[in-house]
Amino acid sequence: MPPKIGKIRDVARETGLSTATVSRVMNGNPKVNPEMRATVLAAAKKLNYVPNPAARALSTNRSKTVAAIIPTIDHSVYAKYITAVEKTLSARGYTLVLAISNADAQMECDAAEKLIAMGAEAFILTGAKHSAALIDLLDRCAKPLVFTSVFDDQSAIPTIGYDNQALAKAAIAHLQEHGHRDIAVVYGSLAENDRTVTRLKGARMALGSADNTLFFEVDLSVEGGRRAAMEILNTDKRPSAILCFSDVLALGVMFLLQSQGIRIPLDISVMGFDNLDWSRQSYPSLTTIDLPASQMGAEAALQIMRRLEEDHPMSSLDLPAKIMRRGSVGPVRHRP
Amino acid sequence: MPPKIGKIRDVARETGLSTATVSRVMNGNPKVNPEMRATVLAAAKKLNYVPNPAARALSTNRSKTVAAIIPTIDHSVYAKYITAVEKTLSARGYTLVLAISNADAQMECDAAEKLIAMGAEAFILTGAKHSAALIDLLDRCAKPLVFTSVFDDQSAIPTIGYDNQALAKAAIAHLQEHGHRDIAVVYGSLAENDRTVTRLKGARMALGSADNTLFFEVDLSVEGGRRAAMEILNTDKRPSAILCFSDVLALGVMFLLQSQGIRIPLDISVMGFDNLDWSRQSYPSLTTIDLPASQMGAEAALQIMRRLEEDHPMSSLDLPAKIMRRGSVGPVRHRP
DNA sequence: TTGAAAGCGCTAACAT
DNA sequence: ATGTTAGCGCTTTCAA
Repeated sequence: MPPKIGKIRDVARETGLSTATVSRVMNGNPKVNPEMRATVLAAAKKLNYVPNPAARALSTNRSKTVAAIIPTIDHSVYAKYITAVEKTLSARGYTLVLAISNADAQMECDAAEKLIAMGAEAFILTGAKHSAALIDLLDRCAKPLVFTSVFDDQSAIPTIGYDNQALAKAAIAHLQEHGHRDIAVVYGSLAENDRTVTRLKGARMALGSADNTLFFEVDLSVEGGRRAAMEILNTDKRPSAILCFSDVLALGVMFLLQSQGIRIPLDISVMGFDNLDWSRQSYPSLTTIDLPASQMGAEAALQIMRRLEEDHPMSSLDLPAKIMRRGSVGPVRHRP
Repeated sequence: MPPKIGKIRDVARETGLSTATVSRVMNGNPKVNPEMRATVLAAAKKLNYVPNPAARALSTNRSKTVAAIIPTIDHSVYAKYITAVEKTLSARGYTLVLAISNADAQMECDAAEKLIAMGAEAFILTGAKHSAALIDLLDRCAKPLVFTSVFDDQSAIPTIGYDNQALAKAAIAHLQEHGHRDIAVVYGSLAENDRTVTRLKGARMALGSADNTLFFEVDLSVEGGRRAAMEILNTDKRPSAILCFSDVLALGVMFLLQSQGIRIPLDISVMGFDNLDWSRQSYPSLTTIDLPASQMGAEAALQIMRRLEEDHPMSSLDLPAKIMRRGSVGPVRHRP
């Protein structure tokens, strides 16, 4: 039995009104007689009428669909931010279509092409580094575009996020305040992630010419963190603090240190980046940087919608992040 | 400057062919002369032509869009499975639209309504327990539907997942093999999650009438795990093993035990469920149950597409999960 | 305030 | 193998 889905004409016939009026009602046009409106709504209910989105999109040339491309979903930071994007969009009748690029520029570009072909009206990309081909494509198609997870005044494309360089500096400063001079910095693949590059730059600036800093580039995973920590323990001059550019890495570092009986922060301090759900509950609780993921997602969605609806220009936004001072960073202990 | 996006007619005019032929080429219809095909493709490239998805959807009455509703994305299990769904769908030209229900039946139903209005052709829902209104709605609209994360022979709706009850039994059996008789079971909200209910039932069956089992219902979070572990430590007769129905909970349990100087598995064994990325790397490495999340997502997507395209009937699928024997479960230690 | 009617861009008979 | 053409369901001038 076909579910008998009503069309606009059925509603028009049922109410004795024209399809134009029905359309007006369905679109909340203020200049329809309230009585007619009620009649139409009743008939719509009765006939199980829901406007066909394809027909509407074809007619208006608007799909109310926005695309977001993220490197991976396997990462609570992205998950949080995407959740916020979805919530904000759907509250206003928009749909989010998601693509996952695996941090690969080519895949990202292919995904964008598909998303355009699927009718996406605007794009939210993660980070500020993308293939010229992609930017060019979006530009030629006149698709509004925002970058998230970064804030960059200079960027021609609006950036909604945080200042990764400043945050990394602040993180180093936080460790230095605790007396740490021998610091190891652990991060995921630089090639895949421009935020990491920017953070590294910030850390280098804050460290000045101190060449007793160790840098470890590993897989962005708990396993990567473990590996880095293993290497760190094998160096001659063991650092007194480890700064990780992701809580995920910090978790791996902590696991390994614990497995070796090394006390945190007594023997080594550990600091993360992201403030994932569990980082407050870890043992010891992880000192980290809280990123405004939800706010970022909501803002990006909001700006895109305003851009789409009122042609409101988008603008970069520097959202506040802050150091969560917790138990994994302590004063340096002077060894005899 | 408007980016001058070509229509099918422009391509037809440019090539001197009809729109029908252009359409055929764009849809890979085999019966077009290869030369014509090449000509059309070239013109399409030149004129920047991409078929308008709304027009196509209107014409074919197919949106090539499938909807998935998940409780939350903040959880690697769902993330993994959704990633697989997205990958599988997009490989065949389908789009995934995602909604997040926060494990709330009402929100889930509202989301589904919106997704229908947006043109979703089929639905993937998590778990087997959903509001009658939702099932009814999807039924009336004749939207193909699959449940994932569960396998249930008896279900009228196809289920693609694993046998939660059997897995929980296996988990208890695994602990019993190590001599554990006093076991605590920790899980998230029963009201929000039917998989948890099923697992609990399995555990109860495996435990038989042993009434020395402790049950703890907490928030499904690391913090929840911590809380449960705190309570467990405060009971008179401390269990020798803790089974958590999620690795997330197990992580919280481990954090708390460690903070109290309790050795795992020497003093207490801990077992999880899910096999998240980090659980192998934890200290000690977490014994858990590996769920076939990716395979599940891919299968669900595949079945839906076959159903949509060839009207192939969908069928339930019991995917293999297995116990990952690692370091957090050890033999019971007999106390004097 | 309401109605009539012309498309929006594409697909799919049907005809050739 | 290719062309003609009638819609798909809705929005939106333009008239009334």
